Amino acid sequence: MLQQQPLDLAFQALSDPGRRAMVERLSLGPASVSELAKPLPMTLSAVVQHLKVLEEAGLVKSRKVGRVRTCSLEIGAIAQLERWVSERRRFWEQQYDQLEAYLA
Amino acid sequence: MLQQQPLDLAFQALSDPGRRAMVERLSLGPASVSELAKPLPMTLSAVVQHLKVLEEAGLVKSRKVGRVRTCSLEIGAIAQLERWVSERRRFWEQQYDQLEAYLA
DNA sequence: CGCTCACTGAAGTGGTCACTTGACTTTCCA
DNA sequence: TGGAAAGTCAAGTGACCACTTCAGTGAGCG
Repeated sequence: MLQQQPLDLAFQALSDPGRRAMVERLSLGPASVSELAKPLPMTLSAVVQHLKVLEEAGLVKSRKVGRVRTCSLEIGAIAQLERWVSERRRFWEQQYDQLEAYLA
Repeated sequence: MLQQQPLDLAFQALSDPGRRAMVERLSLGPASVSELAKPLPMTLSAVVQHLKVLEEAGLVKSRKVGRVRTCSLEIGAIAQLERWVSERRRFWEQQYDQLEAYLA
């Protein structure tokens, strides 16, 4: 409830299959923009725009050295996402267990 | 990679703070449409539309009895989401560990 | 029977999104 | 030094989204 903007941005960012593919790639290790773009059916320009979305969501960070920008995962945001999701599941299962206990 | 549509829909659905609030409410137990709508600053109509999005994403199911529709979480989709997220984190930490091992 | 409650559905509207094109900058290296 | 590589920026466009209003429908109840 507090701090919900970050989650907005993260979920939003991951709702796009292209961006999710980029995150999947980056979860295996850092990569340049062109490397990220190679498997994707879109312009480099589009990839850069997606990258910007991921960075603004805090999911990815990047540093430019020479003419190459190297991108990598920002694990904190992923962990926060994981926390929200697993919390929902936990709450749900908890009340489900209570129901079972009541029926027994 | 396989089956990515469901993830699309789920992430997309959860990118809206209103819909996330509905899921948070439902993680505490089932609720009617009006109960879901009460805390939200929008029309009942809007809430119904959000509900539809959540249902199409497989995150929520609902059943109508009499004139009341009762909604509850569909825990499978949540679990699938959790799996994707924690897998990314796992992969990342794994390669991070390899880097550390290499440096040591 | 008539009134209210709990939705349901359609239509419209302003805003946001993904993507492209094309023109540009900076870096590398032959 | 000249040109290719790697990315950057801005503008434009068609599609999609969240939300509202308004006009229903189908229980439940007094």
